[in-house]
Amino acid sequence: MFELNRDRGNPVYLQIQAQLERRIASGTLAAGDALPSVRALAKQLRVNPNTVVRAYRELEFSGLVETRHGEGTFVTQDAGEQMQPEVLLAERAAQLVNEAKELGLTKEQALSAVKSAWRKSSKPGKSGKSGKVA
Amino acid sequence: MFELNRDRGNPVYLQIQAQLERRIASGTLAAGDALPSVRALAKQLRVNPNTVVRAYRELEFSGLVETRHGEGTFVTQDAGEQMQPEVLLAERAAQLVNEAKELGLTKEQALSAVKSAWRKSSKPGKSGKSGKVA
DNA sequence: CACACTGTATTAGTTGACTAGTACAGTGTC
DNA sequence: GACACTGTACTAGTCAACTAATACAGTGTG
Repeated sequence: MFELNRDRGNPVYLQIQAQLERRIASGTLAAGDALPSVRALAKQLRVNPNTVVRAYRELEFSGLVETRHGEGTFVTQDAGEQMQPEVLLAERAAQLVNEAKELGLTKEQALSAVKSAWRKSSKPGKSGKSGKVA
Repeated sequence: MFELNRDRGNPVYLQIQAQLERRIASGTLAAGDALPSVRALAKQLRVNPNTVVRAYRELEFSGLVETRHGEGTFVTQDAGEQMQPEVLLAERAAQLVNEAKELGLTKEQALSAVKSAWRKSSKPGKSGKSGKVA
C-alpha cells in the first residue's frame, strides 16, 4: 500500500505525509476516518513510530487531521475542502503573484507568463542551455 | 555594501549569491564586469574565501558568471538577459502550470487562480484559519 | 484495576550541509 | 624567475535534520 524510498534527501516522514495527503485528496480517507495507529503504520513500514508521529504532526499542523490522545488520529471535517485542486493551486498562484509584484510586473504580464508556460509545456520544446534543477 | 545575517537557516553563501544576482539584475554588474576576487570579498565580509567560492560556483552553474583560473570571475554576456523579470517569472509560471496539470486542471482554471490571487493580494483580506508557513 | 490499545516525551546516534584553515595552482608584470 | 595577484583542492569542525530506542501517559472494555 505504502511505498517508501529510504534515500537520503527525501525524508521518510515527508513521504508518509504526502501519501496520506493523496488519500485524503482522493477521498480514500474521508472526514472522520481514523488513520492507522502510529504503531501499526510504523510496523508495516518497518519504521520507528516516532517517524509516523512526525508525519501526523505535519498533517495536523496543516489542519488535515486531528489527534486525540489515547484514541487515535482522525481526518478533520474540512480536510476534503482543503485538498480541492483549486485550493492547492491557489497557494502556487499566490507565490507567483507575490514574485511578479516584487519584480514590478503587471497582472497582464503575469497572466501572459502562465499562458506562455502552458504553451511550452504542451509541446516538448527545446529549452535554452542549462538551468537550475532546484 | 553587502549585508549578511549569520543566523542558521540562511547560509551565507546563498546570501552572497542573492546579492550578486540583484546587482546583475539591476545592471550594477554588467556583462564582462569582474566580480570582486574571492579573497577580497571574503575579507570584506569576514568570511572564509571558500564561502565566497561557493557562491560564485552557484552563479556559474546558472550561467550568470564565468571564472577564469588565475584571472578572476566575470559576468557573462547573457546574464542580463537571464535576469529579465519576465524570464524570472517564467520559472514560477512553469511550476504553476506543472502543478495545475498534475491536478487535472484546465488552462482557464490556472489563469483564474492567478487572477484571484492577484485580487486577494491587493486587498489585505482576511484569510481562513491557519496554513503552512512553508 | 488489568489489559490492550491509542498518542506523547525524552534521549541518543548518524549523517550531510555549511564554514573555516591551509596548501596548491594558474596568470600577468617586472 | 620573483612577486602579487587570481581561482582551486583537501581536510576538518560544528550543528541541525532525521531516525530510532525506550519509557511515559490517556482511553475504553472486561
